[in-house]
Amino acid sequence: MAHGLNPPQQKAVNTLAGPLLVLAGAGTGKTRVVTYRIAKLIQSGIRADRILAVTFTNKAATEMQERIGELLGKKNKKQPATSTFHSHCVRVLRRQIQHLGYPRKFSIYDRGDQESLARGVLREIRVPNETLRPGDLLYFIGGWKTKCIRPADAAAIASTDKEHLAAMAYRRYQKGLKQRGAVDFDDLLLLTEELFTNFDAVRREEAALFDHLLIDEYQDTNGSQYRIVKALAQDHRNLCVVGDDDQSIYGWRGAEVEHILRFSHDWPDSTVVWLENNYRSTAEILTVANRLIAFNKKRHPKELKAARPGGKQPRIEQYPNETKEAEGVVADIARLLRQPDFEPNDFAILFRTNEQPRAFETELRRAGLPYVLIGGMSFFDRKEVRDVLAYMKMIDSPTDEVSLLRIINTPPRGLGGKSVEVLTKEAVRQGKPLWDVLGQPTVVAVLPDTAQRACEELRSLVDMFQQRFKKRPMVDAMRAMLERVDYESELQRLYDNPNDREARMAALEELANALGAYETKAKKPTLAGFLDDVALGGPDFNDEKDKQLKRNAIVLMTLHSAKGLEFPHVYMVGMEEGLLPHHRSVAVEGEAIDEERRLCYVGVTRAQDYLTLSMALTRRKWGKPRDTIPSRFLFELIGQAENPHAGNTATRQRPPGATRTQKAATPATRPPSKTRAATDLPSRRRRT
DNA sequence: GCACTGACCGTTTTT
DNA sequence: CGGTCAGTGC
Repeated sequence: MAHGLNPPQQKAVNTLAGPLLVLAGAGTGKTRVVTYRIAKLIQSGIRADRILAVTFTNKAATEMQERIGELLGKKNKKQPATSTFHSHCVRVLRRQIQHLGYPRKFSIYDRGDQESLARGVLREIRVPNETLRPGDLLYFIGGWKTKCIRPADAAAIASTDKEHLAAMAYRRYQKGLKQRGAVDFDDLLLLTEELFTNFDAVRREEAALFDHLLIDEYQDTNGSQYRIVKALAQDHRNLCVVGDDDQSIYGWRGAEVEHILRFSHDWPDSTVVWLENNYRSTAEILTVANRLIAFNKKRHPKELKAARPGGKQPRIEQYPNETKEAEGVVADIARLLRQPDFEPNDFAILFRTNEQPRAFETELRRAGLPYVLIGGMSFFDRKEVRDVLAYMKMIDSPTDEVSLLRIINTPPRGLGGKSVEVLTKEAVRQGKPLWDVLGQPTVVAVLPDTAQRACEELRSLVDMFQQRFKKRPMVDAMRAMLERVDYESELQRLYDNPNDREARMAALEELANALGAYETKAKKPTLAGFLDDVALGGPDFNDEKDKQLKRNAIVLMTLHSAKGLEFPHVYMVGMEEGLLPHHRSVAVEGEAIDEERRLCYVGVTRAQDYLTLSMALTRRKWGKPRDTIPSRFLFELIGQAENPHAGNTATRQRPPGATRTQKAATPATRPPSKTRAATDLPSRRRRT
């Protein structure tokens, strides 16, 4: 095997023992190296199930699994464990969480669950809604958690009134989670870390499950992940991390580039391999990419070398407004698609924020071109899906009242706010879960007749379906459950438009499919297991996403979700100050801009053959059109900005001939004028 | 208990 | 502009 690997790649594949840092630039065959390395480990006699490979997304995990399967052939029965940090932590916690005083059977709260809990907490400490809303609270808590700040410490660092309030609520929130036997997304990492720090025996037990640990996208590890990696690898020291500091784009989630920058310091005996030969993009595209990223100060100075010389020069297009931008881009794609050389899925439209794709969707629909919008509102965020999932969660653990409260009167069964209030008060008084109170005849007797019957109905529903979900296939149980609560009538009641109803029923059908897919794939399928997968955006969800990506359609997605992908044609739209770089990053000064630049770099390096950057001269915001300023990155990547860090690189001398010639070719294009140097750009920055 | 209406406001990016 | 939410009327 290992055909066609260049020397540094071979070195990365063959260095099997000890710490190894692979600094792999964009498009340098990183994934390939990782999979080959794992295959090599297995061939050299390491048992596959003693290898743990951690990827950034579930999708990457599945893909890696498949590639390794291809490399090793069918005969290899045992598979290496590939999962994301979060999924791996779930596995650890499912085995060990009782050490932290949580019930063994805990549930994972998604965003909606968190919101309900937050709302409850705020009501409890009687915070008026306009002072601190559930969303604000979660925003604060999220911020603290990504920085590993515990409730007790949050109070100390809080400065504003709002923060103090939030810190107080944070303590309650965390207590609430524990009481309900629930963990939120951040807890998966935080609790695992806590487990490893406080219980060394547990740490050793978990670390001993594997002899080799590989971490992909290491530049995006945050503090907890960093320490979890250490905890797992410190005994065997067979740690291989792969990443590119220039593609670190998750700083806002607590990721620190420093982790990858100081790897050799943490593991002094480590081997370092640099991969700089880019096989993805043409030389023209890489020139632009290299020139741009050279503006960042804190980085391993490396330069992508093109394996594919020449190519078409990247274009910059300017449009009068965002509608025209969408029209222009779509017209361009439509034109190219009329040629036989290209397929819809050769094209990607990349943008910074989730409000941007709307205009493009309308245009694409009008042009009758197939497209997929990746991300955005998740399938699992749809009301009907959330409702049905709430039923399943309640059946799985009735004592966790968040789900119970969601569907307690959905569809309406005469158990309205008043009755629920009575029940909740009673539950609080007794210090028991709401669920228990629903079954207490003396309590229920106070309620109106319909409410009484509703309580009975809920109790018997859960009793019945707890049994039915133990039988296979679970899909049958799910359908029976929908029948029983007559959810279809609820949809008819709520939505007059038949299309709407149909779409919503279809969503439920899709959920059933996901459940079915889970059942066939999982070793021992359980309702709880399915719900875990759903919470983690697990494989069943990814199948859908994957299918979408394979659907031969134009792909619309954010720059963040584009990480790791490649397309022959890339359109980066909305290249304006305030959007890329985003105004929130502009406002904080310093390193935030560097991350925006990396984001831009990620976008540019997705392109294999053609790259088109575009901007709108005015853009509507909240109904009003406003003038825009070209993104400073445009000046930087065409070489019209002073580079303070240019130093040894060749970024400076080349004039932006690329865009010049292009200007003549496309009259609509006006590259940012020289008179407005990038250094002047921030002058219009809004300070509020 | 539920639907409708108008005031309000403006979450960057996601596992 | 468009989504959310509290308040109002049935």
